[in-house]
Amino acid sequence: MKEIDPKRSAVTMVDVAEAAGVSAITVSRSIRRPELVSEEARLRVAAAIERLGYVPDAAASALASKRTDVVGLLVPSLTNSVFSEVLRGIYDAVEGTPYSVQIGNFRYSPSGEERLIRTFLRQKPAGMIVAGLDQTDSSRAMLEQAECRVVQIMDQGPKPVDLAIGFSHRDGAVAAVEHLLEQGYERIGFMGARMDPRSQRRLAGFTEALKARGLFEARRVVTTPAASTVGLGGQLLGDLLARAPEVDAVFCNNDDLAAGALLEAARRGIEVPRQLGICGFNDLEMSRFLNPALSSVATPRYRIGRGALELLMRVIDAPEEKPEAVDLGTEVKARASTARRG
Amino acid sequence: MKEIDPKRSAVTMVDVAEAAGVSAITVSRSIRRPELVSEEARLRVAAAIERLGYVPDAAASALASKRTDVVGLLVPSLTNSVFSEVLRGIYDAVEGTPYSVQIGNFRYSPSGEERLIRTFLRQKPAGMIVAGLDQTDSSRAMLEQAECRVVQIMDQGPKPVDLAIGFSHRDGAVAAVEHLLEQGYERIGFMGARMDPRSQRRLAGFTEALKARGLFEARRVVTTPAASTVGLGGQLLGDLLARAPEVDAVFCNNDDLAAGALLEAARRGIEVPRQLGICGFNDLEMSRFLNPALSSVATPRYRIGRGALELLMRVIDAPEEKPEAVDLGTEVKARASTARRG
DNA sequence: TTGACTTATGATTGCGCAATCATTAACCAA
DNA sequence: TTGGTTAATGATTGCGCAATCATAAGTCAA
Repeated sequence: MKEIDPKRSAVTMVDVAEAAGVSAITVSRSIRRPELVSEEARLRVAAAIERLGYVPDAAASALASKRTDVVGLLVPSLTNSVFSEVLRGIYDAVEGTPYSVQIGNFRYSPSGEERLIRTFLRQKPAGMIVAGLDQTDSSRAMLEQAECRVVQIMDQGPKPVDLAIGFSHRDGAVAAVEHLLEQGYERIGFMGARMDPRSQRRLAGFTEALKARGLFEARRVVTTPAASTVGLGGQLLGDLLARAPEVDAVFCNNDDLAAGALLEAARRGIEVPRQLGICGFNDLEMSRFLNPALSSVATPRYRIGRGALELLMRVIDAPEEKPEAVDLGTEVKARASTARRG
Repeated sequence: MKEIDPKRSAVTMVDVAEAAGVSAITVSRSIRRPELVSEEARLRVAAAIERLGYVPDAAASALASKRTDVVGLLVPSLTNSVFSEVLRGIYDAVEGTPYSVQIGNFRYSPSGEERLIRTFLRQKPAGMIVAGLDQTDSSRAMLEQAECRVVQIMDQGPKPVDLAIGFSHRDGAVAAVEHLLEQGYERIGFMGARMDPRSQRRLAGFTEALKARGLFEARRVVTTPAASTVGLGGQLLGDLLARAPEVDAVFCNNDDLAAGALLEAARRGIEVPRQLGICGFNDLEMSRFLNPALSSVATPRYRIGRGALELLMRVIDAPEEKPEAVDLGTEVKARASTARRG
């Protein structure tokens, strides 16, 4: 194994050029645009690079070319296990590519998002991945004018800034309601926390699906701006039962709330799924280990992350290409917590 | 709100300098070393920066100074929910600082780790955070000679490269065994997967604690090099029971395996905790929602991440300082899955 | 007063690369 | 031959900043 001291004053392109008997710019070209260099020169350069352990200086490259290999990623939360799956997909996709990822967490703050967008764009990123379709006007304007390609993830809707990959929160909620109806539940409630734009769309889907059947009751909807936690789920179930004791099922905005509702139901001696059906959203890993196992709407988080980066890399090389928004869909995982029939 | 087009050819230090009526280098200094600049000049510069929306060019800065504000983070896995907590701690700590984090995933491959260390060090990072104390000799040599401070996280042991923050895996395992003994279990088995160095130390602690009481039986230890999953936990419990049907408790290398063991026990009609006690390691969020709730050794993952970055930032400004390795300890969370007494 | 020292500021230079334009050689069609 | 074309290579330049050294003004002790 060749030992290369990473501290030693760096091997530069000029060193490689001398060793290969070519000029520095030929070295540069044979790395970035090998098709412009003769086979013979390319091989000599490759050998010299290998021999000297040359690693290009990213800062110098960025300064000279006014572009970087950094992909900016903006998420509203890192606490949320939803985004850790997305992250995993992105990092799996970035592995082995020249790109690197920089994460910005805007903590569900639109002004924080604006600030981060501004900061990231100044670094001339190779691309941006941002969560959601609902940026502020000024954020959206910055993204539209950005010199890099932009992928909006996690959602599905008209007029993305550029590229989009996600799923329809509305459709997921509709599918959940339909599943509950199939199981014979009719007085269905909704529990939601945070209520960011995607949660709002889930509520909209819920409302729509029930209204279409004349089963919607506004008092069966409880929401709070607080962040979702398991504990809050228990509390919200309490609120819901106080306001609408007749509910026979509840669609929870996410699995944390649903887990809390499940535990609270057990505490109150409410039988799940017989007396109360509980359905979550996202299908976190833990959900199928709950007792009873939690039904939930599975969301393609890993595939969104992976797909977003792959999409980005594809269009970086094909600037004129503008693929359709990708809808990866959702899937209702029917488990014991809603198994009233069959 | 001031609208600044992030695309427009960048506002440079020279522009700020002109606007403030000083030279460019004074602008540079009033950002990096404000104590060297008179109050008056500093205020004028600050006003000009604000007015022009100046953002320094990171690439140019890196090129000129041969250093960056990037902290390199090397983890063996992103799949593992263990590291997502660490990540969260790190990102919480980095927020609002000038530093940014770059993640490298070496997938439990020592040679992959070596490659990543070499690549990262070439970027002249402000610091490095690496998982574990057990790098290869050549990785260790590179880290020791690095021009930046290095924090090794997740473990506890003699002679860290530089700084260290983590906990003793051995002690955690010993505590788990003692908990099981207290609950009256005596024929305790061990299930482990992956068996990276930290898992090895847990096994060592397990072995030691039982040997000290004359209760160790080698055939009660089952391990596999495969990666931990819930499914594998069920399989390993089967193997263990086949080899050592007398076991009355099992200490699992992590909570995924323990969850699998719990489910497999239910499938086989083995009563937990009466017939079989099950204790995990890490105390993932899901563990307390399992049925019966899983006892586990809680590890301070978030605090490690947060602490690592804080430690790093502290010593970056005080190059001579070399704090002791930090041991954040572990805590046995005794729950239903081991509650044979009390 | 002198010189030594401190504080505040500036001029110059170069970091390592890629953009741009220039040059050379080889080849072909007319 | 001539001019036109393409392929391969190189020379020069500057990206925006910080390191280095230089300078100017102010302070103080002897």
